[in-house]
Amino acid sequence: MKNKRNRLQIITELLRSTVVGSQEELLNLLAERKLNVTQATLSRDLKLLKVAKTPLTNGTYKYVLPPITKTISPQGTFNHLTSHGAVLSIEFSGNLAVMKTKPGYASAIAWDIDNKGSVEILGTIAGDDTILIIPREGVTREQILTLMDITFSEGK
Amino acid sequence: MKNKRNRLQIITELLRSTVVGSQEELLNLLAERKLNVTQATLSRDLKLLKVAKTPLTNGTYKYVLPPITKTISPQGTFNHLTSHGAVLSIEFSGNLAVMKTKPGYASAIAWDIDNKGSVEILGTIAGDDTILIIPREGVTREQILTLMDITFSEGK
DNA sequence: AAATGATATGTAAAATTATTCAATTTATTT
DNA sequence: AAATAAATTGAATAATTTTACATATCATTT
Repeated sequence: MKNKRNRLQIITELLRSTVVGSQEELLNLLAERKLNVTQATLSRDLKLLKVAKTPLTNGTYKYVLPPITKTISPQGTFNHLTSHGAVLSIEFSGNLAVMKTKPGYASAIAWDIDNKGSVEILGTIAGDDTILIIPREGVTREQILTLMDITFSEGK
Repeated sequence: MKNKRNRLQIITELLRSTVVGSQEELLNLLAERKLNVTQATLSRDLKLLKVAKTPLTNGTYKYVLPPITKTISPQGTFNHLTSHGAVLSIEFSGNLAVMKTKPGYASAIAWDIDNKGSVEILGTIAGDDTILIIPREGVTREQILTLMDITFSEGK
């Protein structure tokens, strides 16, 4: 039907916020939201979204969205750093963004981010290869990504 | 048998160098190397190694090792550090965990945490005696504690 | 609008993967 | 060393996931 786009969106949100261990579980979660599809469709959806099924330490499994990697922008604001592949990935949790970099690069890149002087970003905290980015309230993930000039691939 | 350790090593090497799309494929690759096991054992091995099955863009699947490969350490050095009392406490605020360590230990322990390659943890940022742990959305506090192999007396 | 081609989806079956149970080996304790 | 516990594995089965096929829906062209 025409709900596919919407359904895929809901699925990614669900997988981001919930531990889902099987397609049947996901099916039930969707059913609660009035989205009725068969498990076969979910198999196709997950394949499309490149969702991986991975074992957890507690002995169960979890479907995980692909990491938002693939940074590189031809000439972005952090141009020379990102174009050298120093930024490895950026992911979100709640209103926070966590950027992974090559070892040693974090504080340099964090400096760049800070010095963009974007109102959207309250501040950053850098370790060795990880930067915690604290966005202002109400700033969306997309805004952050745009700001970072990051073209990402999160499924399709 | 006693080949398990060795077999796990071979499996990680195979998965690193080859695109393996099913356990049966892996079974054949191992057989070529005189390692004869059943699919059931491989299922267990892959679970142990936290190998995820993920869809590729070409429509097929691939078994992928967890990020930052440490793979062969069943318990790892992390346990070692905590068992020596370097970790003093862990507390939560919102979806964040703050771990206190003995002075100077933070970055070492953060490194261990990162290199567990757990999908549950987005990243860590370490100071001198404090580590900020950013869990993936939807990950519970209990999961984090379990992951850390820590049994703290809850509150009280 | 009719025709054509591409998408989307359910059903059923095939394929794959996970687990139960029993047996065996290996390690630990007495 | 004997006894006991823990770990490893295979066979068979259960559970889960993928896919072939048929239909239906949607989009585009004529």
